[in-house]
Amino acid sequence: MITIGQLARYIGVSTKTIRVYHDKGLFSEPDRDASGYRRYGAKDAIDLVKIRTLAEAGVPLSRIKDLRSATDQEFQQALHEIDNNLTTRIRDLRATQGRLRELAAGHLAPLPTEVAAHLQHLARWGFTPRWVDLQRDLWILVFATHPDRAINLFHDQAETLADLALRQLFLDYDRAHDLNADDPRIDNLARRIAKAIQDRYGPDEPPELDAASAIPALIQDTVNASSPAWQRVDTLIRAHLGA
Amino acid sequence: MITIGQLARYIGVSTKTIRVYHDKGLFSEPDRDASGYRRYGAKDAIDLVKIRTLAEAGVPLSRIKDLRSATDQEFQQALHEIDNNLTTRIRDLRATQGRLRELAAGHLAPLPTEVAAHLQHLARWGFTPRWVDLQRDLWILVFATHPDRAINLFHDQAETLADLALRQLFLDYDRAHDLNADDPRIDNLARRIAKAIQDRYGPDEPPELDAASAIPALIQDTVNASSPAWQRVDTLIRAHLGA
DNA sequence: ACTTGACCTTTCCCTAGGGGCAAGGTTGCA
DNA sequence: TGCAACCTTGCCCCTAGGGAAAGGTCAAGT
Repeated sequence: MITIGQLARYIGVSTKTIRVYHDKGLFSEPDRDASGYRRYGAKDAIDLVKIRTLAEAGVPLSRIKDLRSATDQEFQQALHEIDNNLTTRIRDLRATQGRLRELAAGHLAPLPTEVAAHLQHLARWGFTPRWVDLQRDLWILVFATHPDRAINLFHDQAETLADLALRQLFLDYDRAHDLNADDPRIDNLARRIAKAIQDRYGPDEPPELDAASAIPALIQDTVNASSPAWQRVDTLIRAHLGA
Repeated sequence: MITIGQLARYIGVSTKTIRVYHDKGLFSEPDRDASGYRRYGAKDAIDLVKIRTLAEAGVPLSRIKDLRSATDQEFQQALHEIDNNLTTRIRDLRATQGRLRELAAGHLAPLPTEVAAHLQHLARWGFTPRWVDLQRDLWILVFATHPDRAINLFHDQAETLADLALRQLFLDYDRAHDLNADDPRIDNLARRIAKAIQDRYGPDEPPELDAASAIPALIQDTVNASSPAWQRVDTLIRAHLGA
């Protein structure tokens, strides 16, 4: 009959672990020898291997305890469930590993992949990093606040930018960032943008989030804050549309 | 700027989790609005996605905190290490899944596979389940107490049983279990076994564990306890060998 | 016979990563 | 104006053990 330390080394756990299993009642206490030491037999070793197998599979100790007194039927069904559980855990870990590698490559984004791809298109089309960053922030906030409608809104925007002429308009908007606020090209730009909006959406409102939502305004404020020229463009567009 | 609840839903964590990350200093507190609510921006969402990716990979929160102030060099190396870690975790989980399935099939044993195979041979050779169970217990104890020498001892035993005549001797031992202790066949059996032992190992000691180890005696005691006939066989063998 | 080191015993506190509740303040919508 | 759904901090609870304290025991060497 072996001691707790021998059993622990043999099975590959700590003595502490074995004592915890005794305390929690999922591994029955063996008889003690004359000096009060626990003495284990072969049956205990077999039991412990089973318990460890379940514990390593992530089964809570309390559940392992319950399983000890389950019928064979229940036990088999539980094993099946645990097996499935393990399969999804492995799949999740692999997904995490994939994301970890994206993080290593610097590509990790909290956005749907199609949005991330779109942002890369922007860079290739000649938009400045400043613009691309602004767009990323915008979409993150929109997806966070309106998960249901964000994707439609995004598709509309992506469609707009697929059109060469309209894209040029946005490129001009991007480049206007560093103009003086009183540059005559700004009024010209605002006029062209207002016309394009009306051509696309008619006299109705352009698609928006809630009328109540403060997000679009907030985004626009953030945008405007970074350049007097952009602020001027915004003001002029509203004037053209509102009139 | 979004609230903690919106950020939590968007990233897929609980608000509690976010607060814990703030408390542990791995996710910096954002500014508060007029009523004291935390208000998050797009950069925070990006940060949180990174933190979650690492946390889901099993990186301790304290390490994630340290990584925030690491150089790019260190960061990349850490990611590599975490990636390897994840790979072994996935491999371990698959091994656990394998053992789980053996458990489901009832084949789980805390013994090397060759020993498990040997035990199955025993059953096919006509040994009773009682004998096979006893052998399993014996080997479990031997492997637990003497991991280094057990395998040699086992090979010696397996070799012995591969010999048809010797195997028959053990089969007779097995069947003697239910004889009366004074059955004349018992002395005959003991004499034949003693002779076989001397033929195999000469006048020297048969291979054993430590002279100090109580295991062989303990096993033998357990064996003897289950049948007066077996106890008699043991006594007679000792007499024949000791003389 | 004595010491030494490696065991064993129990009890207690500590950890990570949150969950859940309480008691209170805020916001949005009808 | 009221109600539901937020938010705030603070507190205790959980799992699966780790580690240390304080003491008893065993085997080996001297």
